[in-house]
Amino acid sequence: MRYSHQREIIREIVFSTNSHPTADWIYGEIKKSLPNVSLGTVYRNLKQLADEGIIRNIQDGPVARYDWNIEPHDHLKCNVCGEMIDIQVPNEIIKDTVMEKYDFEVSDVEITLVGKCNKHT
Amino acid sequence: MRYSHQREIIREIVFSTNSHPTADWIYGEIKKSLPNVSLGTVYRNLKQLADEGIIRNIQDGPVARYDWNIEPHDHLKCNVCGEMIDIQVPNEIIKDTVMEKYDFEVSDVEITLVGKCNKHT
DNA sequence: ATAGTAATAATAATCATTACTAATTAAAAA
DNA sequence: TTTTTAATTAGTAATGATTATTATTACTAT
Repeated sequence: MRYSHQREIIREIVFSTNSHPTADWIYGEIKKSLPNVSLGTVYRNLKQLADEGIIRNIQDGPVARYDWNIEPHDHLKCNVCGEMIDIQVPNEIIKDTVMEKYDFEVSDVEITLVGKCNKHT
Repeated sequence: MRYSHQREIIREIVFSTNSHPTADWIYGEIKKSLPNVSLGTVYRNLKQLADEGIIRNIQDGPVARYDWNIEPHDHLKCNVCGEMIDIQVPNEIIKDTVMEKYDFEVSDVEITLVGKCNKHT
């Protein structure tokens, strides 16, 4: 992956916030310094950065968000303001524990384990 | 919610499979008996059935899937064939445990707790 | 300096989903 | 039973997020 100015700025933007930004938000930010960037460039570079393991892709319902924190961690998603809060889920996922520890009224826990099923050796 | 023939068939289709079907797949199925149904009708009714708690909505990346099983449970998602397999995550989420119990090579665990953060009383 | 190739801007295309509208229909009221 | 009503529908247009295309531009190794 050779150097590109656009990608470098995109990386810096992702690293500058804890807000788990979307491609669209990042597009708005980068246009402040590079008004001619294309939204496609933002998407392409976010994908490349995620593929390289430099940033992390997190799926928030139907939209993709990005996170500079590539350590394994989970999220609380507020269904009022939409904010995503980083958490470390302990060995026991206990709704009640999360509720008091993070002062968060859990209404739904979504757990998806992604990998390869036994049909593929 | 008054009776509708279309909604009843949509409900039956969801209840007839363990494949966590998408709106589009259900649309293909219902057209076999009602060739004139509209895709919008499928979406609207799936939403109503989910709102009523008759079926469950599960988000699979950017697409919505539906499940007749409304009991709290989780899923294994195969990133080769895309299949979603029902599981009961035990009190301890241990990748290793899931791996041997379900013979599934876990590469990523996605946990999202949805609810209301402390900014909203 | 230049050839080769990756990256870009601009734009069109795609895919899932929602919104709109006039016509139809289930169910309640007369 | 007929009339009234409001929910539901088919058809279609619109939206929002993302990916693909294409001609042009810009890194970088030689």
